[in-house]
Amino acid sequence: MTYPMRSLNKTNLADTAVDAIRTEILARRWTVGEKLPNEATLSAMLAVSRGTVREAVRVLASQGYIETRQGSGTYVLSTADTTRPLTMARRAGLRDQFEARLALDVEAARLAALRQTPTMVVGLRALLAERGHSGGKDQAAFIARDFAFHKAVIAASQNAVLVGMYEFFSTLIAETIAATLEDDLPEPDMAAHAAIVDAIESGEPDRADAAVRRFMAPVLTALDMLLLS
Amino acid sequence: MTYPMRSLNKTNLADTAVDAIRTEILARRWTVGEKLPNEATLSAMLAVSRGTVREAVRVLASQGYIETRQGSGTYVLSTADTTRPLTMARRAGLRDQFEARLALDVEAARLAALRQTPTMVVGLRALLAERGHSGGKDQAAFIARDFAFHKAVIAASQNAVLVGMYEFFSTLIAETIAATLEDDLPEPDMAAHAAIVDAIESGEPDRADAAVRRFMAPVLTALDMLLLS
DNA sequence: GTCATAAAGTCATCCGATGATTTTATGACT
DNA sequence: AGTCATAAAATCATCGGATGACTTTATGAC
Repeated sequence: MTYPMRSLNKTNLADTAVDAIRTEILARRWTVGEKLPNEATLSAMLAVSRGTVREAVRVLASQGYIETRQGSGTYVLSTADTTRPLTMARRAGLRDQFEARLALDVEAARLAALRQTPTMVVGLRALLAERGHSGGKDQAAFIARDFAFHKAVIAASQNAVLVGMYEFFSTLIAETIAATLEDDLPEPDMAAHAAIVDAIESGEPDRADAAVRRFMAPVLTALDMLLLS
Repeated sequence: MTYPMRSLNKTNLADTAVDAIRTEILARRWTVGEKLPNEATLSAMLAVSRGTVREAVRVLASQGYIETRQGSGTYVLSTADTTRPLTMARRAGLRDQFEARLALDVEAARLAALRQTPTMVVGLRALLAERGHSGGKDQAAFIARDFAFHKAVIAASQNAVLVGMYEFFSTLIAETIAATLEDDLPEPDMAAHAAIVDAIESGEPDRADAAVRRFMAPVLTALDMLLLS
């Protein structure tokens, strides 16, 4: 079984055009607000068809670099990158992804402890009870309940950015694991979960911080073992 | 003077196609690794030309959702929503953005301490010396040097995800500040900067953690004062 | 000088055709 | 039956041309 290389393989014309135009934009060849050459000219400059130019232009527009106005032209919107971090995250290794998620996890727990209320804690305990223990027939349902609990912990931070990022990384990590690892990583037990809620309830951010790190430590060491094999 | 709406105005067919396909992907219509219908079929399904389908497909490919393989087909790479966390982060408040960046900052410093080497520390100290103190004529240059130092600290974590995210949040926060606040937030002094490098050099993650939090604490309290006014 | 109109410029969309690459089917040969 | 080279089919990649929609600019009457 051979796996195809995915990184620096042969590239198609449209992607080459994207790189070429983006490089010029980042090099400030056109200032913000300035008009790019029209499609026909770009087509000639890059020696590709107009359709290919359009594909490249649309990609750059979707990434916030430029904006097309029908009947007028194509204009530079920004010379700063926005979407690269997340595509970067996608291509990164599992260890890096875990570390990033842990960063969000820890900070969310700290904030949750600071902003904790009795109702919030009751809600978390309810979700944890509903989650139950691992052993069961419907594995997918258990994973969903487990995820619901963790998401609630993050939501307790009352920080929309952390919530959004956490969801993204969770999905990403789940996919990476499914794609690379067959073995299951160790699932922290009920006590470890409860410890997080207890720490949040205590209102002490350092304690919440430590609880999350203790929670994740076995998973990370297991991951390292798997990655080294 | 009237300004055109830019958000939910009339949209072109290609963007509509992008949304339609992305929605299906996020709804798990096709699982990861599964093949999408071919261009002709998509063209018929969406009632747009094949060229338009290609533009949409290429946008989604550039965002990491799918991958096209010539001669084979188009396949789902990931169902993790990349656009939502970004737009969410953009719309979020400055406090949320700062908290998210702090999360990355702290974790990066911890990892940097764990993976610290003499050469790395020397490099950080050199950047810090080059950065110098604030008072000067060329404010922009100083900000650039300051940013270079902080980015180097993150890079010392040797985690590509943290680096990418940190850059994103930094520009985001800079834009938000420029758009909302005129007043400058307090700039941590040289001692606070040096404390971070010292902590990393010590190799103790907890110390690095604390140093970063001490570094950011005055900025956060000042921010709270500004936001409350 | 103003303003309606025409003309030119530009992106949006469609269609058809050909090439490149991968996958699958075929069939000969052992 | 199994293996392997070859042909055929499927699919994306790229090209060129044509038409429509929209914006900007030029024109000319008043």
